[in-house]
Amino acid sequence: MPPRSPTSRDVARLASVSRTTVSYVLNNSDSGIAVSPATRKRVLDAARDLGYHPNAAARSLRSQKAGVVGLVTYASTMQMGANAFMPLVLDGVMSVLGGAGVKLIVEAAIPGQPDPCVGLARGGHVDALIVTGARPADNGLRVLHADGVPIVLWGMLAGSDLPFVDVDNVAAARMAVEHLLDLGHERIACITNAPPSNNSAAADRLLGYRTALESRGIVVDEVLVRRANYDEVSGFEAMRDLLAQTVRPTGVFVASDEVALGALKAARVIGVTVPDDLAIVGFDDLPIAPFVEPSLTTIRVPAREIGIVAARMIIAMMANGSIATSTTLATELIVRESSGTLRA
Amino acid sequence: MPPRSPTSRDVARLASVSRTTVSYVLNNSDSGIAVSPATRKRVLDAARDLGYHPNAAARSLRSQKAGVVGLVTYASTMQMGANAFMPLVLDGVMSVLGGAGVKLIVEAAIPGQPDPCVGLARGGHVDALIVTGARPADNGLRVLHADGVPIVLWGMLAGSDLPFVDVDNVAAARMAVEHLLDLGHERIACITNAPPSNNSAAADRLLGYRTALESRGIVVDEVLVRRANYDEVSGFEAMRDLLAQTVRPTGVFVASDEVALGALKAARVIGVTVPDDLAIVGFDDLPIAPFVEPSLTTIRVPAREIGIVAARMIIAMMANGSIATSTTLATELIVRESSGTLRA
DNA sequence: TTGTACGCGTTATCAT
DNA sequence: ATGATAACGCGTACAA
Repeated sequence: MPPRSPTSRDVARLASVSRTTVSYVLNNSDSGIAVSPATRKRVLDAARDLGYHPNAAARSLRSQKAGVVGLVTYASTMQMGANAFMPLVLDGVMSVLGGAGVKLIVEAAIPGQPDPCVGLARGGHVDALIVTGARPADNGLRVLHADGVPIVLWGMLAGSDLPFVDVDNVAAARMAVEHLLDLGHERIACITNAPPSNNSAAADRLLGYRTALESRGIVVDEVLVRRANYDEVSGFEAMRDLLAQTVRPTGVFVASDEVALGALKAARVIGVTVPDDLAIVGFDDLPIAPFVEPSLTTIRVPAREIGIVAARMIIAMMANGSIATSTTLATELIVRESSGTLRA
Repeated sequence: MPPRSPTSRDVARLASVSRTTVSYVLNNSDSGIAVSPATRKRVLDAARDLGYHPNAAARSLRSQKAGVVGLVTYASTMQMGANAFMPLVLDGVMSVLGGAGVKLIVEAAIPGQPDPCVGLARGGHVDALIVTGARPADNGLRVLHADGVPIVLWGMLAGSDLPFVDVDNVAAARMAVEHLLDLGHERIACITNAPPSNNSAAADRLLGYRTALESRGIVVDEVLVRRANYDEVSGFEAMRDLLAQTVRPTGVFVASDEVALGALKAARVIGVTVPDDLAIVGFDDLPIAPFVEPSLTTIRVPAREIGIVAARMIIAMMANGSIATSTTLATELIVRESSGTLRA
């Protein structure tokens, strides 16, 4: 059995003061109450010598604050290991939270199981939540929000007034497709991700695709719109099906880089050369994008910054009790080889 | 202000019973004490109607258990977003912990800052720790272990008796290099990762490389041993330098797939064809490995299973109070295109 | 079968 | 400037 960690009582005993004084010295350092420097030093030394760490449970029980933020992923496709994007966000979140001395509990929602956010918040495990992949049907979030639990969404929740951080997916997708249009392509396909009933990001990217084409007076051929499932395999299959069409597209907008990698492979296997026979634009600008063959033209999404901003918003909400204003981060078209040059 | 979450007192009131009864019904369901079915139902209904969730802090304070495991990464190169491997492990950990109703706190050690493991464990934030990238110098772990805190390492800690889960990096690397030898290569280079003072995985992979060559009577040419830094860019640079040699290698063992992707790019840029001019074997078998061009021959490391096993070991240790026995997971050589065929 | 009372470690209030 | 005391919400030994 572990020798129980020292308590403030132990520190008090060693420093020959009361627990109250220990508490003052350790927390209220800048409060109105003064403590004699000698006493202060004795307490500090005692705490250090004992390796004292205040008990989280007791502190939390007393203060009614957990000092912990929850990061919850809903859609399985958004989960930690499922795609290469999420970890970058997590990294950003951790850097901000760590700096603020706030802990991070990570949890994944499992379909059919009780909403983890509710348990986390109601049980006092966390003071606030960063949520991604939530669907409108998850009204647990609404209730928590109504009750004043600070919540920040990564990605918008359709028809919700929860504060979020996101990119303008419609505009970004439009930018990607317009790049292809500007290169002279007219028959442009789209591989977007299958929305888990309604992932607004996937839907918005598709919308951006449609908007771009329509703004140039091109009618969208629905046979050119395909669904993938966030990974390479599904991208491979989508592209394979696309290239089985009698009239092949000359350009493809793929709504995520990992899927694009699978698509690239399919083209290669089929004998379609990228970018000469087929121009491809991805989405995300993952670290691998510059290194795949051919290097991937894509939309840069500031993944780590998304995490940073979300965490900052949450920290602010916890401090102020206010509701942060939603943030839309900028994307950027990164032109590399896969989109090729001006079409003859 | 949030309307405070309901307490067991509220449940008791609504069900017209005492708090004790509520506690019995909710926790001790299978205890010796019996509760009348009618009462039980009243309590359950009341809890459900109120959306009651036991307060984590109070429960933890009382039980002296946090119900939380900490996942701590030390080396920055091992951090969540830094490479594509860690998220897969995290995913495995989460799946096991979630099923056991145990929460997960994720934290990254920052050089120069106090060891997060100590604060996490001593402060009672967590009951146990899963640790990766720890260096022998971090003796906080030793002390915690000596005090009976359940700890599992992912990757071995040199000269430590902490239980770990890992793969046999020496054997795996040897297998990779022997594959190249079997294909008829003799001048084989190695790009391993720069150990953060002492990452045993990196060192072991290098050792496996040396062992393989020496077992065939080949003297290692130190000019063929290069260091990368876990990412594509460093892999690119390492390969570029390698190919600047007067006598180029015909095969390269790269100690991680992401680095291999960078190396692949460098070869392409320089005009060296893989696998015809240069055979490459990677390590990890990331999801992207089959999709890069050419598809990557590599060592499969069961990333998700590493997480699963580590979590299971931790759960067992928390339950038994025992010390789990270390686990070494199997690797496998996955032959794809990048290593080419038998050399003329 | 159910209720009463205590303590887990902290911090805040109130005396001294 | 410092110390005694109460309360946070829960679980359980004990009494009824």
